[in-house]
Amino acid sequence: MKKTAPPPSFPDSYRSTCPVASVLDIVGDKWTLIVVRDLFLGKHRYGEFQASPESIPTNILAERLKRLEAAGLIKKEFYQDNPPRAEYFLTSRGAALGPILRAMREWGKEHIPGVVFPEKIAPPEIRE
Amino acid sequence: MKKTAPPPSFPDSYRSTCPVASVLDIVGDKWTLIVVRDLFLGKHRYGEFQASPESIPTNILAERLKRLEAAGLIKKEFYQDNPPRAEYFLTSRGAALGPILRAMREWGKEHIPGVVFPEKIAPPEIRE
DNA sequence: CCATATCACTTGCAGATTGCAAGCATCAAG
DNA sequence: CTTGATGCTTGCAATCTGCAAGTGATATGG
Repeated sequence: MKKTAPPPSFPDSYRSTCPVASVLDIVGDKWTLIVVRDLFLGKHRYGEFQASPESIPTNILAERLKRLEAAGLIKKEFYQDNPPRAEYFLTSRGAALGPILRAMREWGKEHIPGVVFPEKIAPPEIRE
Repeated sequence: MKKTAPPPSFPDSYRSTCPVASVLDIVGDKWTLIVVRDLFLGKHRYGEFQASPESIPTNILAERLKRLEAAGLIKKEFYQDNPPRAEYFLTSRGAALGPILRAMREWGKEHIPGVVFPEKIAPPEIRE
């Protein structure tokens, strides 16, 4: 039986054994959680991520999708071969980031005037 | 006379009106939340932040402390004049980041093998 | 005194990362 | 045959990071 993600180990991949620091080593940058947010908003395709209001640069998007897949947080599924076209889905490991995003959403709502709540937050479709 | 936090406004300071994206515009990098974590762990002085196991570069630390203060998340308090020596404290706005750190800690605990939970998590000392 | 040390930074600079723009492969439509 | 869309990759300038060294200001040991 195939495991979802071979999790990296210390001390190679992480700065310290602190859980917070280690999470930041995986998703602690300007763009990664934006992509994860989009997945929670029901987006699955490259073009949908690109169309988000933050305008992620295309090379950054491609690289982050690879890293998220390598980290076992998302799964890439081809829905046609020629030309190759894929959709991206959260794994259960990736979907477990939900509480982090919710906490950020709450903080933003309470402490940044002018932010707008997205209406559509469906429970994410998960693929292992 | 300086107010605690004149919150910045759209569209200058933020990529979009999404609360998650806006939070990431403030704390979405490799180091900022490490400093905030240290404040939650009861650290208050420059040397204490530097001594953390992640070994933050000193110029980065100085810059992040300035940014956190500018964002109204921490308060700098001098406890002597010559030479000038200060301690840093979370504001209530900064302390409200607690749920985000807790969610990260939980995710790390569940999904990254080998991370170690810090024992000492006191309710933070808040200064406005 | 004077040398050495410490603390909280600042400065210089090489190297890594980011982001804009353009290119590329594949197929579809007109 | 030309134009367009999609999902990327590549080139490169500008920005950011991080290591090392420097800078006051004071304290300490000999």
